[in-house]
Amino acid sequence: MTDDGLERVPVSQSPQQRFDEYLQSKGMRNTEQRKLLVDHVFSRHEHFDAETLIDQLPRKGNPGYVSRPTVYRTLNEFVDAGLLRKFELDGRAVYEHDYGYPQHDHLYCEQSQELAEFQSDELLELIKKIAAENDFQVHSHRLIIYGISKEGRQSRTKRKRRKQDLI
Amino acid sequence: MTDDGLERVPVSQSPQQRFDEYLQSKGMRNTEQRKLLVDHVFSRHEHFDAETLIDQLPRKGNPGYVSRPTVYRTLNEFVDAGLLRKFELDGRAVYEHDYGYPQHDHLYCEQSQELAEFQSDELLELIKKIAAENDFQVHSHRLIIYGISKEGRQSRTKRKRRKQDLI
DNA sequence: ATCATTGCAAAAGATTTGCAAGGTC
DNA sequence: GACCTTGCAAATCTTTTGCAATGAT
Repeated sequence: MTDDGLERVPVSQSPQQRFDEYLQSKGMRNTEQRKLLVDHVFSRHEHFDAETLIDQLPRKGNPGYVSRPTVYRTLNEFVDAGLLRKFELDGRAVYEHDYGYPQHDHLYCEQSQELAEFQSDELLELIKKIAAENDFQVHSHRLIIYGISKEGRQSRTKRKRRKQDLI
Repeated sequence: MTDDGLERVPVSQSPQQRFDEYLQSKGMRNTEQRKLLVDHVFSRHEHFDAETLIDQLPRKGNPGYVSRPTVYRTLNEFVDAGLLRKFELDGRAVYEHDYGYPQHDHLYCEQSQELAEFQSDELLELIKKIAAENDFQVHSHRLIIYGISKEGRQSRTKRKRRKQDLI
């Protein structure tokens, strides 16, 4: 158990190594931009969206700058490579670590807009059962529980506003 | 039980009546466009997105035409009024009947892009339990199980392509 | 008559794409 | 050197918004 209460998955290679292997297998090249993005993305564990990531990277003209299209293209590769998982929240794509991190689901606080993670073996069992009952072959699932967290309930803080609040 | 295997919720008013009441309570007006959209949306039970709906409506210049902005605005009102539920799939908003229809979750076939519904009391119990464990006050939830349905497995049919396949 | 609503055009936000220039193997 | 990748600009898709004209109460 780690401080966030989720079990880590043991991994033998670093994300860099694993991405490198993926690129090889696809006949793709490992560039400065890709290395930089792997490093950046795996240096923090929070969920993020493309704009947040771009905000954290050096601005145009500075060393380490990566253009917006390259960020988007690379995020898609990360998902393909199994480094990141992607899901949708409030009309935009949100990414989180996949490689070296266990499958889990989310509690989304509508007050603070924070995503908390939880793991439930019972949920996995239930999904198996439901799938069996429906003759359905499961690839993955996504459960988000919407509501108010303890912190959200306490803080009278106005929630963060995003550029476009869709749902 | 009905043919789709889901329990109907008994309702005393028609969607029209209920929307009318909602509009009154908000000091809003009931227009031709709104009536037409309520009728159209409740004449079929399938999930739909805004573009699909617009495609089904009369084209510009024909009687019964409703402009794109009005469709979007009205769909948002339907959600507010509790007539429709809204969720996200493949980067766009998808709507389904809420009024007169029980809460349920979805099996999404990645082959045929069909959404099937299921209801599970066990899931509701489990969510309650998880929320309690995490000191979380639940408003709603959304579970989508991704995979291949029986039909998807059988049909070698190429899956429908949408303008933008995001996830 | 008042004030909400419509449709139009345009904007906005998120993401993708064509392409010439540059980088990697 | 072959060819993948980048950054730029522009396009695309979905959804929203400002505003003048129209419509509901």
